[in-house]
Amino acid sequence: MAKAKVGQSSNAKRQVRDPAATQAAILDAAEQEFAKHGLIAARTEAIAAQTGVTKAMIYYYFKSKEGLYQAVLERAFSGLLQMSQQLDLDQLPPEEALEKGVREFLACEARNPNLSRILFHEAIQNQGEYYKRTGFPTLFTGLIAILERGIAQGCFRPLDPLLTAINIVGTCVFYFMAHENLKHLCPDKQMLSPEMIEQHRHEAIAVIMAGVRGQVNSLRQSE
Amino acid sequence: MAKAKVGQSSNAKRQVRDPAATQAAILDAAEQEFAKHGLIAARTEAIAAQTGVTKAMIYYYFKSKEGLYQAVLERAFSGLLQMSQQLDLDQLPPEEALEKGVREFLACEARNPNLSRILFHEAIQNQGEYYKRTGFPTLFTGLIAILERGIAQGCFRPLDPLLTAINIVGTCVFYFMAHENLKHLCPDKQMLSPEMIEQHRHEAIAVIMAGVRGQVNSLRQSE
DNA sequence: GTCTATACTGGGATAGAC
DNA sequence: GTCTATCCCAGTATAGAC
Repeated sequence: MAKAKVGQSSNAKRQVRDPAATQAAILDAAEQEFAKHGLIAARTEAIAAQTGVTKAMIYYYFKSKEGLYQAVLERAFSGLLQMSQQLDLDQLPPEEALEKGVREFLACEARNPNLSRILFHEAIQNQGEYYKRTGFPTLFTGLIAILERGIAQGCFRPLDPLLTAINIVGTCVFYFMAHENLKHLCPDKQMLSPEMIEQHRHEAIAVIMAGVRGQVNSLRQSE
Repeated sequence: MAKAKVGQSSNAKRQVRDPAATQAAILDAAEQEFAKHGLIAARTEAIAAQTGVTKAMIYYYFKSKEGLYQAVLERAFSGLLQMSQQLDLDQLPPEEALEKGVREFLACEARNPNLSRILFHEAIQNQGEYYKRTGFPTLFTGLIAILERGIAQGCFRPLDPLLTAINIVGTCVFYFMAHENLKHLCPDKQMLSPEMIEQHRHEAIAVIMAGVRGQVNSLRQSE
């Protein structure tokens, strides 16, 4: 009758009394759980079970479920933001900047699809309450700046920078957000295999670049 | 101490003993709730409270939460599918077909953003278990067929039909799925106002059509 | 057909032992 | 720092009155 004591089922055996490792393990499991269910519906019990510690540890380190959530957000997005700053896209011509930015963003998505899932739940459940603090909006402003430069220089057509930025990001993330649905369209393919992800990258960049290019550039392109 | 007895708070007063109205009211509220939280995290209590009936009614009419979920899916997507069949896009030249299809799809999204949210939860929570049965996949196959025709005729560039179809849908729905986050980018604008939705439609169609057009067509376009 | 009452479970959070 | 035990509310589902 009693539940079998499984404990740390999937993770490597944790050292006892290793605070840093415990915290990291909790954060890892929490990121998964929040990505799947969002802040509200995520269960601390599931996080604890996956981590191999008890629920009490979560409250010891992070005080509350919300505290844990914020810690997950910070850790998850700090890397992304650092990357975007290091790219120095302002120094490149608009077309190169856009392509490089999109390429890099897609690589992040592929590495960790949890980010966009968390953000989606954020939008639907919490009206973007925590979204403001992710620093994610700065990625958008960067993208918009590139588009505006490109329009001014004539290499992009006269598009709406904000709405186009949104559409570009949508193109990048939808594949990853919906792949569990989309796999039913092509049961033979592994949607998250490196090959398919590479194909998605290729097609996404192609459709985005063709979608924003101005006529002058389009003609030059077809010579 | 006792909870105030709110009952049918927001909806118009329901007639007592009106089965059809009760069922419809439950379905309406359930659609909202499932869109916000997905099958697992949706609360029958919230649905009942919003409807103005008791939880018991839900089980009386739909047997279980899952039964209710399936009923919601069926009702929500039957309209969409009917529409797509009536459009008769096979009869139009590819470019017209694509533009008309996208336009119509965006109109559906604007009318009821719940659909794409439900599908997202479907993907993340349930691995698309119910997605198969929505008939939504047929929309994709229709879109793919249009793209293939366009490639064959040379009015679209030689793109990957499946991945491009995914990217097109992503462009259409991302705006609606993420608008609660995106509003923080432009706090002055009402993202779901008719004007903004119209602008999104315009920009989405522009970037999609430019993104798929072949070179021949692109040149003709710029004469 | 609709309600009230309730059985039962799951899950957030805390106290206190070790 | 980590665990066990527990409190208590929330939520699914059902029984039975009207």
